Amino acid sequence: MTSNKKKNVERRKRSSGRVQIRDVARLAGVSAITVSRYLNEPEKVAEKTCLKITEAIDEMGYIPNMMAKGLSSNRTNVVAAIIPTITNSIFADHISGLSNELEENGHCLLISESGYSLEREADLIQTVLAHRPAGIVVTGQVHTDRGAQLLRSNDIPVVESLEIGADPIDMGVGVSNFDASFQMVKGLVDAGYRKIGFVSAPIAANDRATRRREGYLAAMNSAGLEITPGWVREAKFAFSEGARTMGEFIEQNAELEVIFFASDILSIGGVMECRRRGIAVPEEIGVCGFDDLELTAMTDPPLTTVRIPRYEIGRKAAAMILARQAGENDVERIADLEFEVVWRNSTRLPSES
Amino acid sequence: MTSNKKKNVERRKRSSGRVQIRDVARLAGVSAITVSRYLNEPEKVAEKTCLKITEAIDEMGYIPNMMAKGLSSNRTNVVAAIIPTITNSIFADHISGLSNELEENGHCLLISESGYSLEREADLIQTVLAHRPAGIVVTGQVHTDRGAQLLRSNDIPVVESLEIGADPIDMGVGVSNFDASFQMVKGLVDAGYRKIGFVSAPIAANDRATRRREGYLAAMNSAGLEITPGWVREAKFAFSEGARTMGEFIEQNAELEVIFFASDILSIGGVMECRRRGIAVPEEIGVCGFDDLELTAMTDPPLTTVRIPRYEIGRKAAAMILARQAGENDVERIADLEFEVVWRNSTRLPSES
DNA sequence: ATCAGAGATGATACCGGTAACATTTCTTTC
DNA sequence: GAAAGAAATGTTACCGGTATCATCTCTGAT
Repeated sequence: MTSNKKKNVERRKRSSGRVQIRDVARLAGVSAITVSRYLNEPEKVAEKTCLKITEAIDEMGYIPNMMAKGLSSNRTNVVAAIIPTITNSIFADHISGLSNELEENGHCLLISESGYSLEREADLIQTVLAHRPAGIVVTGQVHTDRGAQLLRSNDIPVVESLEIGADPIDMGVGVSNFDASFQMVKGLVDAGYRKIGFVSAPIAANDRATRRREGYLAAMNSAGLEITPGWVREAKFAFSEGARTMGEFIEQNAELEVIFFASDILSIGGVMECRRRGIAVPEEIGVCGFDDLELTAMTDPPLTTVRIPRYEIGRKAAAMILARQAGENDVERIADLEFEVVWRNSTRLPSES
Repeated sequence: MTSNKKKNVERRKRSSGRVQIRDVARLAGVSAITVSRYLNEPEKVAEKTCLKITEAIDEMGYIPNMMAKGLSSNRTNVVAAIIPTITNSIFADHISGLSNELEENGHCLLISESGYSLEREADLIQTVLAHRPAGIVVTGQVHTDRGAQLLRSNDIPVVESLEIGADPIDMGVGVSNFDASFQMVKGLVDAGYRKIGFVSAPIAANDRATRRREGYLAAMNSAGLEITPGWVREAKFAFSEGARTMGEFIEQNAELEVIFFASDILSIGGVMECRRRGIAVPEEIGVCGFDDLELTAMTDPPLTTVRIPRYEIGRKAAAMILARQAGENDVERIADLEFEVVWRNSTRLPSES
């Protein structure tokens, strides 16, 4: 009576219960490996067989399991990116470029935010390595020893993006923030400015900001201009902080002729503060920025700034990783992209000599 | 002479060459499964053994292989999010919330951009399912049939975020964009406005924008106000488009008393255009927005807008998925978060009756 | 000393694919 | 029509972990 029920009690399966390649193969009347070939190298499968497999896949709604695929083939279609914060539109654009290039090539993007902490960055690198990504994109060229070690020792393509320097861990894409900043300041000097203030995001753990400050200092120096203490400041990444700093300059009567905010988040806050206080830009004080956010063209007056190809940097970073994964050996290791100083009406223009 | 070289020719290994759990186990003098236990349920491993394993892991620099882990355990620590674009700060904030909550719980975030295309969204859902994520976060409640089908049929936690509606596929977090928009318009009416224009992002494939327009229409209707053709418009997501639309309203002399831009990307462009044309806000025309971007507090005048807890929506979405994965059965399925209409000086204030 | 039961550890098979090599079938050539 | 090579397909083992169940060790009660 009770005993025949036992027959139904089978060992619980470990299987996920999903449609597998074997199920598709059975339905199509071929072996699993042939389905695998159809998916990865369809040109090696006879046309007739392809048709049967296509049908079987459609009918069963088969979705391959990337974990099994990755494990057995030892390659994945995941690229990891570690950025300070997605909230800053610089990085958002950068990620967008990455994401689009990857998607077009059937890859996925794994994102983590380090919050401008290099310690956290190193932790994230380790976490991300567990997924054996096809490549890792990190921001800038400054890392903790441990982070750099992890990036170096795992034989995975690595791109350091946004800031180009001499000696990348593996590959690099970006611009020279030093040069860009230098050119901006040089232009200001050409325009007749002598007392030039500088505000950037916090330098700590941010080599882009560091290089921009160095570019400013070098340009001032090469123009033979002295820098008075108090001309160089830092402000957190927020419109309100740019505004606050502008307010400080004004209240402390620093006698500056122009303020170079090394980030448009700050410069936009800066011009807005001037407007609020009724200070004419550029007549009473000039303002310029860095990044060429869309908004800089819309402020009153529109802002002089430096255009960085953020989106293209992302695309290029992805392209480099894809090329490496595809086994191309002569992949360029450094892509130094063009920047452009965009002169608008928040400053006087440099003389076109 | 040549023959003894042959001895070195061994069968090529399929192994990745990386440190494996077995290597760690050997060094620690235990079995692989014990190391696995140490990593996943350390309380079940004797303290003495833990020490040996910790050492071995450190010494060898072992990094687990999530693909093998995922394959054998049938669970992953990856959550996928599909958003229209990371470039819009609404979604960036949302992603940031997701990312932070996930990271704090040892999970990773896989991101894709659909570019506001539901077809693409469905493709991305399919792609992402191949990774067998612990959960999927999608934007809004509108999907193609295929997309919805994929989300429904794979027994994976799904959160539809940002817009809360009646009947989510699985779970939902967000606000009622209808209500938020309704309240905004109701406030404008209270403030004495009668001729209220409305500009939103394109309605197609965007249920948030759709609900906001419906909220506007309903509020106008319930206040007994007529809407003249030409008062309701669409503009692409860009500051410049908000500015352009504002310009059109002005040039076409639409006699509107206030314009409600259902996105701050647009409203900011709108006020800036007014300033450029020397039109006083709010004296000559009122402007208000939606989203409460940081910048809205900084424009001149600062903008009236609706604050949406974007970051918290992201955190909550992640938390719901984590709770489900942890096997909590009484997870709430709908989280309807609070919004707030923020009155600033770009409009008259509603009478506090 | 014996035994029960908890606690700690281990052996083995399996997750769902693919690499490597083997085999079969189809062409081509003479 | 047979041989040779190319094209198509199949067999088997393996990727690096964990589920399952088995075994061993230790403690405390009898």
